[in-house]
Amino acid sequence: MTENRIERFPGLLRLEPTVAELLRAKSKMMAVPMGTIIFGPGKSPENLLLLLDGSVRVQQVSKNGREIVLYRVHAGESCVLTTACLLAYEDYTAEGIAETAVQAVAIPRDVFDHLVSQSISFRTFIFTAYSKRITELFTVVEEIAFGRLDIRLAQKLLELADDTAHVMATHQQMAAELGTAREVVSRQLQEFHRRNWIGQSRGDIELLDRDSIAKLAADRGD
Amino acid sequence: MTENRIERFPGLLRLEPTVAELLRAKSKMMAVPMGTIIFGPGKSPENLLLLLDGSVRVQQVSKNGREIVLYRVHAGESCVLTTACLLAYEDYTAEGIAETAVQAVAIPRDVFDHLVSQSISFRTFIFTAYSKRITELFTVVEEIAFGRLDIRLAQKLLELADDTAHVMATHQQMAAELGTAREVVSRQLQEFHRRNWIGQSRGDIELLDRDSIAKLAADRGD
DNA sequence: TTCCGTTCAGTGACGAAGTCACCAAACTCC
DNA sequence: GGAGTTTGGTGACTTCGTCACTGAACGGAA
Repeated sequence: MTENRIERFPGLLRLEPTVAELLRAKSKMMAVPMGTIIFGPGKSPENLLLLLDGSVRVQQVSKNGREIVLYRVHAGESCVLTTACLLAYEDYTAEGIAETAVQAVAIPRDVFDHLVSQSISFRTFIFTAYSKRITELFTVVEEIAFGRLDIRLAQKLLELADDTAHVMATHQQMAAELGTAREVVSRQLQEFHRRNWIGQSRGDIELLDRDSIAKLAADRGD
Repeated sequence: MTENRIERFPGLLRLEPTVAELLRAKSKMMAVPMGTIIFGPGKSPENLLLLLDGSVRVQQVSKNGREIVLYRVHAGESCVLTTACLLAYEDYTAEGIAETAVQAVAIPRDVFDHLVSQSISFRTFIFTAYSKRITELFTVVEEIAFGRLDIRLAQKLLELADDTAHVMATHQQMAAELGTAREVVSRQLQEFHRRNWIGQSRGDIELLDRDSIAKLAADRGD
């Protein structure tokens, strides 16, 4: 069970043997049920998580209760915000929620620190993860500030569609994905529906015409 | 000149003596003229910068030429995005510009790596910087998505005002600060002007009634 | 000084997006 | 099957973003 865990992480493949051994010995498997709040305001985790399976949704919750999805952590990625509050700064209002059942490797604080100091490839892995998240956040900012909503909605639909071309989400949830209001999403989805791009039923959006949606999603908006 | 550089960084005060010595020996002072593009697409720096004086504006530039200010690096802070592209991920469209003349300590790539591996306090310093930036970006996202523009403008004016209560910026620049359009800023500033909160002249906004501006800025917007 | 080009700000009309209040349909749980 | 909750639909209205255009302010160059 523990043998091929690390191999799931391309960035960790070249771990120095002694370091890999330490990681194997000191980290433990975790099974997190769907819906679990992994971290949140006033709840900083003791472990850095490396996701083997499932996904974690990280979202910002504002004082007036509005939510916006910042990014997702998928299998093969690490949860850097966890690292962040793990090591340092506690004052945040974001939370991480297991969207599905999650399998993860949990690296305790002290082991994490030891790995960072001992292994150059582990350092590279961690810093790369940080870089990706930060640049990803930059594009999120840009999209929210300048992106057209119909285009962003089309992109999200493609991103969230499962292999049967269904997006299981309420309009409210889609609104949180895009940082907008439910009514706006409802109206836009109606428009897509009118064009026969999607089918709608309660909590379920079916993509009927991926090509058209993709064409809109690829629009520069200018 | 080199003696009290590190002391400017609270997070580095407890550096291990041998490590501090290394930092002193291997890092060099840099004087960057105002307006210099410190990093940008296709221009990744070889050094991690610790700012002694001045400020660096980090902004995202979109394909259609629009800009939005993401954050500023002030004296006593480090430029983590520099660290980011320094160590890893190159695919970004943000740039860092010296807003003023900048004095900085430049830590070369290899020295940075060595410091991270050798010093726990340096690690804490770096990871704390990352955490702060990331949580800061979270609030930027939230503000853009949900914040009212008049409130955000009031906040920015207070943030950018110098000691003589002047903000030396064009409406276009203020628009970039907030991720909105110039016309919107112009109209909002006119409204502030009409209330005698500010005085306006070309490229210069004078805060006449800080209290009223602060009262609006403190508004929750609900 | 005057002329000219550039930057900066003001304006009205309009479209896109967000807000508010409310209603109706669809599910859930007794 | 009825009551309560969740989800989605709708119209009126406000705020914000866009477009096209104007004129004023500034900075050289003649």
